[in-house]
Amino acid sequence: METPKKQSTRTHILEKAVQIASIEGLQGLSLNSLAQSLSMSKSGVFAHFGSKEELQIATLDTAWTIFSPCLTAPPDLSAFAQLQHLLEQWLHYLESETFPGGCVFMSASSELDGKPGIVRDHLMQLVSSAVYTLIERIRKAQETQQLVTSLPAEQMAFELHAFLLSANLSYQLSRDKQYFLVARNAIFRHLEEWKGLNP
Amino acid sequence: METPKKQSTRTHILEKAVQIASIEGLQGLSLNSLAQSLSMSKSGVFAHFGSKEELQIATLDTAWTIFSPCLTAPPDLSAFAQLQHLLEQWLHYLESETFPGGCVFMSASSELDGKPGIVRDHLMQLVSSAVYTLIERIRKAQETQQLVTSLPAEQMAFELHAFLLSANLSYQLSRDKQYFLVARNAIFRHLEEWKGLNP
DNA sequence: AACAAAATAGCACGAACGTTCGTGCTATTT
DNA sequence: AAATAGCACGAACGTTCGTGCTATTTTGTT
Repeated sequence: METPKKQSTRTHILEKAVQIASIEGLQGLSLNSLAQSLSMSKSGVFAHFGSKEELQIATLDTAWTIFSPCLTAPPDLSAFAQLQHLLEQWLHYLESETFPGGCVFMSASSELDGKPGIVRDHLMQLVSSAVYTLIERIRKAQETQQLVTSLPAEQMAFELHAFLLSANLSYQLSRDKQYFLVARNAIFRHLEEWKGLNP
Repeated sequence: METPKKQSTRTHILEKAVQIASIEGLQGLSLNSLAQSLSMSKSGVFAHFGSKEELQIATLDTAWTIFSPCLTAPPDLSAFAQLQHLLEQWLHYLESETFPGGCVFMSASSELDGKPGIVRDHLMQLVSSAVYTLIERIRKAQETQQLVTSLPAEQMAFELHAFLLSANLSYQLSRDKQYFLVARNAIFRHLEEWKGLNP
C-alpha cells in the first residue's frame, strides 16, 4: 500500500532531526538520540530511511524547505529592493535561530568538506543553489543599473555571503548577538556603496 | 627523571593529530586512527594525554604554534604595511594547505559551538587572540592615520575576517582555488578603500 | 653491567554506534 | 469474520569508541 500515516511520522521525525542536526551536526545526529527525543525505538526511526546516509539527506532536504523561502522576494519590488529583501530575510533566518544550533548547511559544510559521498554531493547542490540565487539577484540589479557593474556579481555575492557566514559562526561560538548588528552594517553599507544611479 | 624522550614522541604524535583533526575534525580524531597512523598502540598514545579532552586541547595548541607566526610582522614596517603583511600571510596559510583539511580552528569552531566544556573554552581563547591581533593592527594603522576612522576597528576586522573564513570554507567544500583570488581581491580592495592620507 | 624509572604494549571493560531480524499490534481489505 | 498489509517495537549483531589496568620493553644513571 501507499503511505497514509507513514508520511506524517516521517515528517515528525525529520523536524526533530533538523533540530538535533543543527546542534550536534549531521554526524552527531544519532539514531539513538533521535529516537529517544521522539519516544520511539531506534529501529522504528531507522525503518523510515533504511540507512544513516538517507536520513542525513532527508534531514538536509527538510532543512532546505524551511530555509529556502528566505530566497524568495515579492515580484513587484525592484531588483534592488528584491536583493535587499533577500539579504534581510537571510539575516533574520540566522538571527532568529530558526534552527537552534545555527545554520544547518554551514555546519554540515564544515564537517563534510573532506568526505566525498552522496550526502556531501547533495549538500553542495543545495548550497550552490542558494549562492546562485544571490548571484542572480545581484546580476538583475546590475542589468537595470540599480547596482554598479565595476565588480562582477560573483565577487559581490562572495562578500555578502561571507558576512552572513561569519555572523552565524561568530554568534554560535560566542552567543553574542552583536555580531548580527556588525554583519547587517557590513551588508547594507556595501549595498549603499554599490548602489547605481537608477533607483 | 624528567622527560627526555617523552617530549619528542609527544610532539610527533601531535603533529599527526593536527593533520587528522584538520580533516576529520576534533571529534573524528580517534585514538585508534591516530595510533595506527603512527604505528603505535592505542594505549601508548593515550598515556601521553590521559584523556581525549587533553589530547584535543594539546592538538589545538600544536595547531596554534603552527598558525600563530602568521600573526607576526616585521616591526620596521609601517602599521599599514604590517596589516597588509598579516593578511597576506593569513591568506597564504589557508591557500597553501598548511593543514591538509583546512583551518583547524574554523572546523573546530563549527563542531564545538554548541558544546560547552574546556575544549571549547580553550578554542575560543585562541580564536579571540587571533581576532584581537587583527583588531589591534587595524587600530594602530588608524592611530597613525594610515587607515580611515570612519569605521570602528572591530567592524573592519569582522569584514576582513569574514573574507578569510569564507574563502576557507568555500575552498574546502569545492576544492576550487579561485575562491582565494576572490577573497584576496575583496581584502585588498577594502584596504585600498580604507587607506588614509598618511602613507 | 645492573638497576630503577619511564615509556610503550597488551588486554579487557562498558557504552554507543549503525544495522538486521523476528514479532506483535492495528488498521484496511477481502 | 478472516486475511492481509503497514508500522513500530525489542533484542541482538558486529564494530568502534574512550578508558582503566597490568606486563613488558626501553631508557638514563650508577
